[in-house]
Amino acid sequence: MKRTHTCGELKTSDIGHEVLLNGWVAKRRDLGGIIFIDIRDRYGITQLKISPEKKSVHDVALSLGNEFVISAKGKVVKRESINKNMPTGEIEVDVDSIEVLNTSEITPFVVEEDIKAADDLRLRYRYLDLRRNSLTSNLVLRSKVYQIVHKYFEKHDFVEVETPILMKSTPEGARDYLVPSRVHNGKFYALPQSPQIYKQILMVSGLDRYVQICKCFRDEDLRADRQPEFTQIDLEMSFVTQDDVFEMLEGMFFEIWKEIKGIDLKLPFRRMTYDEAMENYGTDKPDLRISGDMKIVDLSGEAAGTEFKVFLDTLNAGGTVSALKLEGKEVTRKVIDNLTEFVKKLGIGGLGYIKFTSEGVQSPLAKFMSEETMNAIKEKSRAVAGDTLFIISGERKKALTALGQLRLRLAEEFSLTDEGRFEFLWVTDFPLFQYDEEESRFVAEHHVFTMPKEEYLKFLDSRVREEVESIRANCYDLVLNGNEVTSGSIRIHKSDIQKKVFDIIGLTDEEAKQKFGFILEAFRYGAPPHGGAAVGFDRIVAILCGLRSITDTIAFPKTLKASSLMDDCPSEVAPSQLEELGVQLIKKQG
RNA sequence: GGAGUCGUAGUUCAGUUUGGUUAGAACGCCUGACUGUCACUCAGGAGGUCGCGGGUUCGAGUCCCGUCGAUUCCGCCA
Repeated sequence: MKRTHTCGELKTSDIGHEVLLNGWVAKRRDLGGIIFIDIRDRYGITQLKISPEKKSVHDVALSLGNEFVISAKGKVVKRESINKNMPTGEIEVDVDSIEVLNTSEITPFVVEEDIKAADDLRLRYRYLDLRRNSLTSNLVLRSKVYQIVHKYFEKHDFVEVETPILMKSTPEGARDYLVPSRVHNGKFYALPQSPQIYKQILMVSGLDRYVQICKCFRDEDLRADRQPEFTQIDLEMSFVTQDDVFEMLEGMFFEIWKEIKGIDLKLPFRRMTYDEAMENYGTDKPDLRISGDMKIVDLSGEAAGTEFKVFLDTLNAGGTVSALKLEGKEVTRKVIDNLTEFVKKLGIGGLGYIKFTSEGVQSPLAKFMSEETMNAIKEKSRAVAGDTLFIISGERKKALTALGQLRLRLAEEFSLTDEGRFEFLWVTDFPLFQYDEEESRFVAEHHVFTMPKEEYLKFLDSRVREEVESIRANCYDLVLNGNEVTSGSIRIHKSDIQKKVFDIIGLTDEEAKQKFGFILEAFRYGAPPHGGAAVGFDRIVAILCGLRSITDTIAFPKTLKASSLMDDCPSEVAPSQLEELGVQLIKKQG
């Protein structure tokens, strides 16, 4: 019963050898006399041949159904007709005996590469879905990346430290997953949103270089690239500047891409400040693969010369009139209608456009402007015949963000994205704070331990909104093909600066002491300057696998409602368990 | 929390616009035939709570209301 080979490795050089294969019945083709069976394991598929002359094994073969687990013994022979579409297509195994190791009920869907089943069904029977090579290979790739990362950081003297999964709930940031304590009734642990505080304390301990591939948990609504529990490569270094962190991570990405893709990434990665990114791409995570780059063109100056009331009102209110140029594509009425609807959903009043053709311009805005103004716009945007300009006006950040979304939409609509490329980009100098209108207070844009840039320290005592929001931080993201794949910062290591930051976000001394007292205390005993980052492990695996969603890089993912369909989790618990925890359920109103 | 899409045989879908005979197709499954297939082929067969609940109607897969689930986006995600 013990196999001599896997189902993916037999070749012509094995012809004549006696072999034994284990695997699942993927397909049976019964031609009346001769029977062919495709046997599958995670390494591949091999064709078994069962001749009618071998009566006993032929009888067994007749009884086999899909997904039966079998052990087949026989001799490797050359095929009469070669199948060039499969790696083992030149040979087959002339079977002498088959042992049925287990039967299978009829599966809810057919296990095949070109899967037809809907997502929820696949998730419910995840173990069947995972029998498919396209899914297994994701997990194998993920495992390889894991090993490369461990090896890389080991080489650079990092210490891998496990930090607690049960930790203190802290304010700010995402909603915590809470775990009630039995021993301390009425008290709760939180699952880590990230091991942020622990890794900083490890720096205080002098660990110097810490890394961990760890699970993180955030109780927020999900997206295709967001799971409630996800994995990050978490690292922290002492006595470093931003450049040191960049260099270390660039080296890691270099090795991953080298080993997985056989690609030599060009180092160092490009850099851009947050302000540049917002201004040119309308997002803090620009996708640089789009042909022509399609930067945002500020037409505020030109728009001031028109008689279009919407533009003039916007400019008077301090807003912007900006545009994107689509090069050399035919834009139909229908496309414009769809795009207009798209930007309206983003809260933008409408979408202006100017089509430049060899016969002249075509635009509903033309009647509001002189020929000179139109020429100025053409000049500024460097448009030529065949180009179309899409114009959005509004409050600056809102308009730019909408243009950023429109840029992606246009790239999709006109297939402008070069899918084969990997464009890495460091985005730096993020704002430290943002004013939260709902809560009427400042909130940390990254996290509360982020170090402001030196030249902005003077504004830490200010409460003027413009000044506080102007503060830039030693904070950075790594963007890959428009996805945020890494985020980090140089941290505050001085209590006085930390206190000022707490002050700005409205955390009183008492609250700060209660929530973060231990870390503030730790910082009093010689905290070294330090910084680090966290890499979204699932996302980089997804990108390496060519997937849009991280779901299929995770063995047992959760749905958008954060439930696991296979084991039906979360689920209710026994009243006795709740009682022990001192937890009482209240029915939600309505 | 909000918006969109989807939910019909084991599976993937058509049928819903315009309510009306016995709800169809393909794949899978079962039976039979077939000795070189690899999407085997051929003949036959079984298989349905039209997600669930309520309403309108002589009559609802189809119209209305609610609800559940999946999914995409917005809010949210330091």
